[in-house]
Amino acid sequence: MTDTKSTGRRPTIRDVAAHAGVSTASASLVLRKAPGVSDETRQRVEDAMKELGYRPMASARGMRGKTFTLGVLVSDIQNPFFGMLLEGVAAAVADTGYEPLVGPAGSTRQTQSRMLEAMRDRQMDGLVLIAPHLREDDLDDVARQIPTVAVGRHGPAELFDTVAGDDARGSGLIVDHLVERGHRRITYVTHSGPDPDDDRRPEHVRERGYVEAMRAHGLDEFIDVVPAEWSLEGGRRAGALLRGRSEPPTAVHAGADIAAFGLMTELWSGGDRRPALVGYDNTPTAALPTVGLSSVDQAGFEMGRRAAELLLERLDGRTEPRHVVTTPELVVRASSTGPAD
Amino acid sequence: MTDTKSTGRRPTIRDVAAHAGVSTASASLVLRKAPGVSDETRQRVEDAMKELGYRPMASARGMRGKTFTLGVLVSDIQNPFFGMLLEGVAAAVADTGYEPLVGPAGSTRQTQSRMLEAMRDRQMDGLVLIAPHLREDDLDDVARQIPTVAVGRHGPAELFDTVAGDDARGSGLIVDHLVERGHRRITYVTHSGPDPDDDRRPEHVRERGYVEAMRAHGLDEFIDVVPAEWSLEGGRRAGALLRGRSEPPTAVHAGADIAAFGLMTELWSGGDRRPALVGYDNTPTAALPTVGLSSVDQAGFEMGRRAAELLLERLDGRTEPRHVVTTPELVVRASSTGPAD
DNA sequence: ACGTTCTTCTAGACCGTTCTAGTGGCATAA
DNA sequence: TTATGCCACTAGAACGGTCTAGAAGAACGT
Repeated sequence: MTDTKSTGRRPTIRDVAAHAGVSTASASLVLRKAPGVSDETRQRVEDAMKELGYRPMASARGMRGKTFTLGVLVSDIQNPFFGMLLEGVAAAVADTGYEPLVGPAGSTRQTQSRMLEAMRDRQMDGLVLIAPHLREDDLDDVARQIPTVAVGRHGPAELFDTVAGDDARGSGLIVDHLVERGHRRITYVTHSGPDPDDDRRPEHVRERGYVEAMRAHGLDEFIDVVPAEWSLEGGRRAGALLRGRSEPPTAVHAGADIAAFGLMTELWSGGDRRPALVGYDNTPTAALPTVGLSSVDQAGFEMGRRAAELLLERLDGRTEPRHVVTTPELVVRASSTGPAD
Repeated sequence: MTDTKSTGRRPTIRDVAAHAGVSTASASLVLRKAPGVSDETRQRVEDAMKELGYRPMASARGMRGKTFTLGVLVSDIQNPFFGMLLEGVAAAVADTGYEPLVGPAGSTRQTQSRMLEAMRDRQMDGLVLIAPHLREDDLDDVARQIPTVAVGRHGPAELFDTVAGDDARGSGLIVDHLVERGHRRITYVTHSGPDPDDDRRPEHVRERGYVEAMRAHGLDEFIDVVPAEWSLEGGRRAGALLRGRSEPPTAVHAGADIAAFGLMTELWSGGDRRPALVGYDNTPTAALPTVGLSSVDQAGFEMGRRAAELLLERLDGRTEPRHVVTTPELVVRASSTGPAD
């Protein structure tokens, strides 16, 4: 610490350059690990950075170059499946120099758009959109400007990548299983979000899978789709509705674990574990011994990791879209193995 | 759309100024809602902004002014209690012009420091730190530069605000309840994080409350503290350890719901709901009818909202610290009302 | 008429980076 | 010798805002 002018303010790249006896341009080259710097100069600059405790200011970098920030747009932090996805994203991004920041966007199209704009305003280098409630146009629009990966949204898309489970198949697994256990009156609870017509959203793909599987088993007449938000409260409401029926279903494909828990609260409160319930996502709660909720596992961590990897590839220059589809697996537990009537 | 030069690039404040026929300085004043602009000029500029679809670039603002971004540092997105806190924060911040972004920081001191630095680099205007694994020095250090509120960390502190539940009292409620139900061998599972000596962290305050309550009941000889990470896996490990004992406890104060679930997985797998379990945080899962975990409710949503409000006050100029302590309530469910031996 | 004060507005520096368009030096080729 | 190419390096503009210092004009008192 000989010539370090230790003023209170944060050191800038100019301080580093002066300390190392080079131009700011050279210091910038070193900072960006760009070619065109001799080993000796590089070393001197790196030493200076360390000595001064220099840290680049993201705002300033964002003005011309990159911010090294990735935005992860998520509707509902409460949903544990999203938590698993996030862990995967975080794991893949660790030590790449990029920093993931999560934007809680709510589950209306308006709040999601606002968060998306906020991320754009903040010059994020890349985006991971988790089950976004956004129109295809808006997605294309943002993807034209920022490398984007959508998770839980089905492809194909020209301008961004997607990572999604094979939801039709997942629904098929559930129906097959329930039919095998002797059920016929099987209801599917779909997510009633702001996109009732967007056939790329998981709830609709799951619905198609459900309908097809029911038909394949000759159960056309029992096809029954109930709309309810995929949340604890939504599940509860759907449960109340089903319970009020004269002929309630003997089994329910809840669409998501979180909805299954709500259904459970309402339908199983008497102590009787009926109707049979199957969730989707295989969250940790489903696996608790006292819960024992059958559920479709779609490896949230892996999906998150894969999504982040795709994004990093895009940041590296890839432009042709890629669409990853993962294969779901049914995990059978006590919630669907009781008597069928 | 008469004279709008609709080039492809994003409009800047200069475009707005030109369109409105004023200087960029005036446009900036309008943007910041600063005084010193006539109503007429303000109107013209606002119209121009709307017409051009202008959105300020956060990076550029960050260079001299503010970024209007708040950082929420959180260790474990998976923990549903944190999710509840986040909802509270998001609710309080909505429509203030600030945007909350969540940084998943992991649960080691190193990863948390890195995330904190990342937030500093990004010129965040304010920080909410949720149960941070950071040294008091580091906290003071950052709080000197950025308005900061710590949640789940006990005060007093000179330089930042805190919001915390009265954890000693919460532990007392649990012990009182269990003793009343006839238990004497009551174990407390503490969080074995990277801060074994930091007596302001909740796990230590809960431990003190536990020890004091046990003493008050004359149960000194049964005081038993088991360290385990407050996570599903940590709880599981603690459960395995307790089960291996010759004289296992008849009741466990798990410290946190998420740990209680892990304990449950390991200890209740036989179907027998023993030992009695009590969690902390009253997460939605605890309330499921099949789970029925007794738990201390500390109103996560309210805590998050309160924290964000304090932060907004600080951003508004307050500098003297405030420390909010909320009163916990015990919610008794089936997990702690079985027979006591 | 003049000075003072207040309000509104503006030119231009500034923030900390990146990037463009060079400069200068050295090695090699003709 | 000069021309050519390459490499390491740099001055200074540029990015899109904010902010300082000061100008211009209006209102008022003397």
